[in-house]
This record gives sequence, structure tokens and C-alpha cells, in this order.
Amino acid sequence: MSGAEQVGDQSRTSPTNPRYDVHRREKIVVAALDVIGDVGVSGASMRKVADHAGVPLGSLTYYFGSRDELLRAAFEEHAETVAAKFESRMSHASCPASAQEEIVALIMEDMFANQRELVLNQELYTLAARIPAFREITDAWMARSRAALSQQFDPDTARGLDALIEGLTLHGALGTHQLDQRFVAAMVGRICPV
Amino acid sequence: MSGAEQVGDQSRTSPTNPRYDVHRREKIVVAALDVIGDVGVSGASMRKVADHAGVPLGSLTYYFGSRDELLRAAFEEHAETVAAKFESRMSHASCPASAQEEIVALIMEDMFANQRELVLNQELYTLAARIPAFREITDAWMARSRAALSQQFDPDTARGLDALIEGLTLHGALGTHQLDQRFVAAMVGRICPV
Amino acid sequence: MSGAEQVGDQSRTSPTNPRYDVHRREKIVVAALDVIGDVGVSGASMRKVADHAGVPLGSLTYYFGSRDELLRAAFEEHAETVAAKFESRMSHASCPASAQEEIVALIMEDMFANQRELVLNQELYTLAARIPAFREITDAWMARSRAALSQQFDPDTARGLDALIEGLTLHGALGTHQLDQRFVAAMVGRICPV
Amino acid sequence: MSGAEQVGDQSRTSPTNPRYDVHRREKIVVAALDVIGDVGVSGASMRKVADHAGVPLGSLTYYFGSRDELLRAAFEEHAETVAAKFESRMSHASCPASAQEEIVALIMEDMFANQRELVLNQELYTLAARIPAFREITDAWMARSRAALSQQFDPDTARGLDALIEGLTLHGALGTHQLDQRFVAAMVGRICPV
DNA sequence: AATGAATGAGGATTCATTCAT
DNA sequence: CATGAATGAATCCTCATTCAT
Repeated sequence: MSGAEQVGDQSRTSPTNPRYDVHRREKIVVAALDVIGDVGVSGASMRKVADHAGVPLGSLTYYFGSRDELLRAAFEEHAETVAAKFESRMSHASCPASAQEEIVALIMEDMFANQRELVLNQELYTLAARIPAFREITDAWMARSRAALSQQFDPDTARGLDALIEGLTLHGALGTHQLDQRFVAAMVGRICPV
Repeated sequence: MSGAEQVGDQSRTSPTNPRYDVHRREKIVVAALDVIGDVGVSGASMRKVADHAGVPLGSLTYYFGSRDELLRAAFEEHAETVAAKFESRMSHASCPASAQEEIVALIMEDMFANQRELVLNQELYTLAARIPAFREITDAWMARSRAALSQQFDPDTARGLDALIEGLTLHGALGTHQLDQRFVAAMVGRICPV
Repeated sequence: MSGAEQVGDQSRTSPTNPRYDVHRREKIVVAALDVIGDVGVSGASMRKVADHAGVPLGSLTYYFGSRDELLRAAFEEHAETVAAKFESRMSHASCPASAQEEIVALIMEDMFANQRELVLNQELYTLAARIPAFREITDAWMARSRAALSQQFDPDTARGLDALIEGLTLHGALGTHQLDQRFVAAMVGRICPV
Repeated sequence: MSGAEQVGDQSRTSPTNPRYDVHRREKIVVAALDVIGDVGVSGASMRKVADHAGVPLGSLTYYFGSRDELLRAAFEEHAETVAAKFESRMSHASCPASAQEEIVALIMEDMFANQRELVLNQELYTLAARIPAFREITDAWMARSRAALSQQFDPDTARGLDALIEGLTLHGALGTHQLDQRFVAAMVGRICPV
């Protein structure tokens, strides 16, 4: 989509004078998420993000006004990505049984497949615990998850599954031993009414 | 005054014995947890902690060597407190049924009773996600929780309950609507095998 | 729309003629004075002035070349306004006695009627104290004041009155208690020879 | 006074490691006034002041907390110095006539003897025009001036003289031609009742 | 002619840590 | 033993100005 609009690498900007760089905003957001995933929110200084994105420091506050605004944009992007993946999984399920399979796969494969996502998630929750603006992001995200689950499950089961997924992925990612598919499937099954 | 509490020469040098002024050390740890609960780890500067504890700035590095060491001590204290409360709950249960009741009470009452505990938990998890030293703390804590649960439940159920508790408390604390006792009891019941 | 106000080709190039959009230029100057009156010269950034004037940022340097030039234009406008008011007052006086009345009214009513004018005056003097370009503005202004006073008073009295007006208005504006008309009239009377 | 307590240049501190530098606070204040006199308040950055004082940048906020606090301390010092000079002049006068002579000398010699004092005065007034904290400084200063004048003159005359002194010194310093002693004496004489 | 995207230089401030006392 | 004065490094942010369009 966005690639189709580009004629070539230097179509709009020269490398030395990148004025009117349309992708810069997105580039900065991605760099911010990378840096946060690496060194956490507290370690993600404007300078580190700028360096990682390959843009001048001044452009960060030009595009985002403040570090807080950048963090907000970054975590909105993160939540969007993860929620979309979740919804995609759920949309493939045609019945509760296949939905359960998708949930197991999701826990085993998607979530926290890497350190980056685990850290991003935790950092977002931590901000949400203290700062209303980030709470809004997690609220919207949780609502989407629950809505996706509600396509196949009754409200209580949807909420229970949501919580179980949260707990299993976190313990799986933080815990010492690997999550085991049979165990995950069993727990998901127990939450779902027969 | 403070000298009267010292037992002898070894009290100053042995790492296992309380050295210097134990009360002051503890006071600093509690102050650190308070400040972290208020402004997060990144906002918890040595000066803020010292001010909150009512101790001179220099005493922080005197007692803890570095900020990192102080954070570690603080989160060890936090984990200890929460784990002890969990174990206490579990020790009151004489059968799986009463254990389930305790778990429900624990989710509804104990965890994240206040903003402070929610923030502390999230901050600890966030550090654990990136830094091995803090992972050790969460590992030990999780092991204790699981051990407590294993007194009444089989290993899989214990792990499942642990995850469910984690997910429910987090979603309860972060989510928009209050947790409902009937719902919590139902979900706990589903995880537990009949 | 804005093009219709241009007289011809020379309107764009002659420095003495209004070029480009005179209204916009004037609008910027007024906005600059407002902002300076509010947050001082040091707080009057190009962006704040542009926002206040409702014009694009780029137009400031387009019309004024640099911030310095804008400040100069703004303070020239300010001095012109105040000097004109002063001359108007003086022109109403037909004899020294009525001139004294006008001076008293001027001190009591005109000068520093608001915070904005007080600040603008002080900011201009402060610049004049260090920077020759602004000294030129205050020099011309003082010369006009003195000339206006000289219509009714001998040179020494004119200079004395000028200084007294300066001191009374400043102390009246900065001081804690209101200026009292009887007192002002008495002091003006003392400076004027019988 | 303070010199008597010093044994030698390196009595307390070594040049390379100036810990516990008792005079540092005062040194910074003086440097701040120098820099302000040179480049104005807006040009007086913490770094310039630190460089001028020969102290590390970090020590400025250590001693003063913020730039505002430093500016306040600096202008308090300035006001104190000038007010003390004024009071000293006035204390030498034993009768209104000699007081008038002192006032003339003060206008001709003391005030704005140099660019530095003129700038400092104007900068202080400018801040006072917008910021209450600095208004307090000018209020206290004016009260002292008036009190000193009231030793020899009735209240109205004291206030009138105060204003005249203000206006004459300012116009003398900013104006194009030098102040003339005969003229100053005449104006001071006119304000004082016979 | 007019604009606004872009940026480098410099702004104030915070802070963990050091170490002379 | 305990302290707090001291600091350099790094923080976020502001801004006048430039210049491709």
C-alpha cells in the first residue's frame, strides 16, 4: 500500500536533506518501540530514539511535542498491532472449539514470542497503572479483546478467557519453565463451559 | 541511641547480620516502596526517597551502595509481603473447597487493594522482564505461590489457578468495571477439577 | 482578496512603500506587542507571535527578516503610539497652566493605564540600555516629548517635567499605593516656575 | 570581615577540588550580576554565569535550585547595594539643604555611573513589571529610599524627590546629552519647598 | 510570493554517585 | 561511622532560522 506510492528511494527526499519525509513520523514510532523494548521506557531517551530512527533529535519534538506524546503514540501503535493479531486469530474461528484452538496457538506462539513484546506489554501496563492517558489505551485494547472473544463465547467465559490468557502468557514469559501446549489447552478448556 | 542497638563488632561487618541501624535501613526501604508506588521506579530518585524517609541523602548509598541495590531490596521486601499474605490465606484452607474460597477472597480483597500495590507489582514485573536480578525475585515469588497452591491442588491446577489469579487481579485493577465476586468464584471453580 | 490591495509592482520592492500585505504586517506587529506585554521580550518567541497573530510561522521572517527586526518594528510602533498620545495631550493646551493640567491627566490616566503598556515601556528601556538600535527609538521618542513640552515651557522646565513624568508614572505603576491627583498636581506645579 | 577568617588562598580548598567552598554562593551571585549587566537577563544563561564564576554548571542549581531563584538572589543583592549607597548619602546630610546637595551628587555620580548599573536597574524594573516576586524587591527598595528621604523632607516632598531622581537618572543615562549639574540642582531645588 | 517542515545549537534542570570531613 | 557538598553527564525541550516547494 504505502510502497506503491513510492517511485524510488530518493523519489521525494535526498538522503542529505530529508525535508518533507512523509514516513518520518512512523519511523520514529517504530524506533521508539524498539528502544523501549530494549531498555525500557525509562531508558528510552529522546536521543536514543532519534539515533535509532536515524533522524535528528529536534525532529522528535517537532513531530510529537513532548516525550509523553511520543510514548503515547508508540503504545497506541503497539496495542493496535497486538489487538489486530488477536482479532485476526479469532476471526479464523468458526465455532467455540476452533476458537479454543486459536487461543492456545495464540498463547503458545503469538504472545511474547520475543523479549520485545513482553517488555512492551509490561511497560504499557506499568504506565497504565499510574497515568490515565495510558489507561485509556489499555481500556480500549481490553475491550477489543473481549469483543473478539465474545464472538464465540458468552460474556463471563470471554472475560475469564481474557484473564487466563493474560495470566498464562505473563507467567509463561516470566516463569522459569516453558509453557506446555497440553497444559495450556487443558486450562483453556476448563474455562470454557461444556 | 542508635549505637545501643548494635550487638558487637561483627554486626558491622557480617552481611547476614543486621548492620548499622536496621531501623533506618528498613525505613529507607519502605520509603522507596512508597515513592515508587507514587511516581514509579523511574521517578523514584535517591533524593525523593531520602526526603520521604527523613534521612540524609548520603545514607542511601551508605546503606545500599547504589540505587540498583536499593531497588532490589525494596522489591524483595514487596514480594515477601505479598507472598506472605498469600501463604497466610492458603494456610487457612483445609480442603480444596475452602481453598477456593480463600482464593476468591484474595482476588477480591487483598490484591491491588490500593494503587500502591498495583503499581509496585507492575513495576516489578517490568523490571523482571528485562533484568535478570529482578527476574530472580519474581521467580522465587511465583514458586512460593505455586507451592502454597499445591497444598490443596494438583500441579496443573495450581499453575492454572496461579495464572488465573494473575490475570483476574490485573484486569480487575486496570479494567473499567469492578470485579464481581460471583464471576470470580465461577472462574476459580472452573479451573478446579471436580 | 489580499492581492487587490496591492497598488503596483513597486509596492513589492520599494522599502518605503507598503509592500506585500500591509494589514498582515501590521497584524504581526500588534500581536508581537501583545505577546511582549504578556510574557516579555524574552518570552516572545516567533511561534507565539505567529499563533497570536493567526498567521503562518514562515510569514514572520518573510515580513521581518529576523526576530530582531520584528522587535524593532514593534517597539517603533509602541513609541509612536505613546508619543502621539502625548503630543495630542499637549496640543490641547493653550497656556502653561492648562498644559500642567494636561500633564497631570496624562500621568493619572494615560500612562500605564494597563499592565501591557507598563511592560512594553520597561522592555523597551531595557533593550535601549544595551542595544544602540533601540536607543535610537527612545532617543527619538524623548526628543518628541521634550519638543511637545517646549511649546509651553522653557527648556529646563521641559526637561524637568519630562523626568518628573517618567519618575512619577514608573513609581505609580510599580509602587504599592495608587497615585493621588492632588500630589501629582502639586509636584508638577513645583517644577513649573511661577 | 570575611577576609579575616581566611588564612590564605588555599586555606580550605584546593583549586582542583573546591569542595566546601564557602564563598561560592556569593561568587555566583556576583557573576550573575556581571553577566546580566553585560547581556541582559535573557542572555544570562546558567552556563554563562557558571563560566564567568569559574564554577561547574551543576553547582548553580545546587546552590539556587532554579534560574529564577538565582535571578532573585542576584537582584536582591543589587537592590541592597544601591539602597545602601543611597542611605549612606542621605545619612551624611544634617539639614534639607545639605540633603539636596547629596541628592544632586547622587544623581550626578552614583547612579548609573556605569553601563552595568543602568542595565541592572532596567532589567530589575522589567521583571518587576511582570513578576510579583521581583516586585517585592523593588517595593522594599523604594520604601527604603523614601524612608531615607523622609529623614529630611516631608512625605510629599520625599515621594516627589524619589520620582524626580528616578526620572532624571534614567533620562540622564538613556538620553543623548550629559546631565548638567546646575540643571539637576535647580530641579531638585524646585521640588523642595522653601 | 508564501509557507511550514526541518534542524542544530543551546536552554534549564535532574541525578546518582563521590569523597573530604 | 555518617554525611552532604559537589559535579559531570545526560535529561527533555525551545527556538530562530533556513529553504524546498
